[in-house]
Amino acid sequence: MDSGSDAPPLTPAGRRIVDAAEELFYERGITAVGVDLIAEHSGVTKRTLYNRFGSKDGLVAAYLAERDRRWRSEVRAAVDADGSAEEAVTAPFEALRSWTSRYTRGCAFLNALAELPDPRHPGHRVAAEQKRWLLSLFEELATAAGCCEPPTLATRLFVLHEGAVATGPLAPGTVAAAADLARELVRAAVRG
Amino acid sequence: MDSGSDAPPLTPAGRRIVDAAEELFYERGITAVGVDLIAEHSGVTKRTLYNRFGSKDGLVAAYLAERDRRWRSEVRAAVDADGSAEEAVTAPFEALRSWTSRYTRGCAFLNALAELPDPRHPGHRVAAEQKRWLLSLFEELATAAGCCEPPTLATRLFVLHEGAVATGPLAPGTVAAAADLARELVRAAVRG
DNA sequence: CGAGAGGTATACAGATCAGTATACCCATGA
DNA sequence: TCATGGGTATACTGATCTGTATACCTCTCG
Repeated sequence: MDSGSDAPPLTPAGRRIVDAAEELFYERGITAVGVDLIAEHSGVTKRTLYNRFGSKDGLVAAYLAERDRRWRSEVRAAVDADGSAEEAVTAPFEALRSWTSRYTRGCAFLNALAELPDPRHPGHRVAAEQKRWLLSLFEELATAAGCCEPPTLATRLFVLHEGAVATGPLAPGTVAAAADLARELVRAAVRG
Repeated sequence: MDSGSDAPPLTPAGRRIVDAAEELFYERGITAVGVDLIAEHSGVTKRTLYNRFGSKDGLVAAYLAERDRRWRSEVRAAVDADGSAEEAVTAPFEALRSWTSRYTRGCAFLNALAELPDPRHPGHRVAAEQKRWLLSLFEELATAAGCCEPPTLATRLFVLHEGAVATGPLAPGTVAAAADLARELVRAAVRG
């Protein structure tokens, strides 16, 4: 459930490996990047890579888990920032704005799900769990803000969020459009 | 621009190759599927595959172009079906419902963009063009229906559509939720 | 002091990758 | 009749893939 505290502490070499994996897997794709390339970019021996992560699949899962951990901490910071309970519901869209300005290759988790069809793949599990977490977060926030029909509103916000992150690289203004519409929906759900 | 009429007529073997490619690329991922596997599944020699499509990249582009052609014809049929101009704006969401019931691995074009980062890749071009076409279709339909602020509405519908197709495999009810919200938006934009 | 953990260096196995070479078969149509 | 296009069959190249084997180094901590 909690993505962050149960993470095993990384050795210095392990840290560099995950950093290189984040860069390369995200920019070029998971299947297209080999472990040799990651070892080279992190200044590490392939032997060390396998000692730390066991397999490429293990490294993929570690890459996604690390990214999820960082993303959740930004979302939590936005949600916990000063503001009304109503503003908190759309806080993930604020976090999304700075997030998408840094990453121009779309959502690492949707991209990973596109490449890892097998639900048993450890990376698939991490990515799917990230989506489930966001959906339930919207529902919690909608309930806390006293919105009517929290499950319906949460699903709508979830679809908007994922649509924004998926289309961000494809057309200008999609992230802002999703955030605007999300705020309108929450406002109406609080009033109504 | 038009995806369908300029398609070169396929030989019988070429037809079987594209069919096998559609199945395998979509279900398992583009990078993960080799040309040998596609040749085997289509009962064709690798030599024939290369005679027809030149390279794996060419086959990937042909696979996506073929899928785009079929998808657009379904969307056009839904848009041109009997109904008001207002209903036509959300017709793509009707087409999406039957489309997503057949395909449980999300959007083939978003998935392709996840795997093909290079904008010069012919497959990347086809996928990006599919998204641009949908966005401009929404804008045309919104204008024709007399909605206020067609560009804003079109971007919102586009985000909703892509969010639905991306999250369809992840949570139940996202496609219906997007369609419902889309109809509400169009109704408000026509009235207002 | 000595064991273990973290890491380097290099070489290798076995499979699979995209793409090519060579030679042949067969139907259609000029 | 014969050239051409579509296709088969098989073998191959050279690169790259994940993962392992062997041997050594160095620091820390008990």
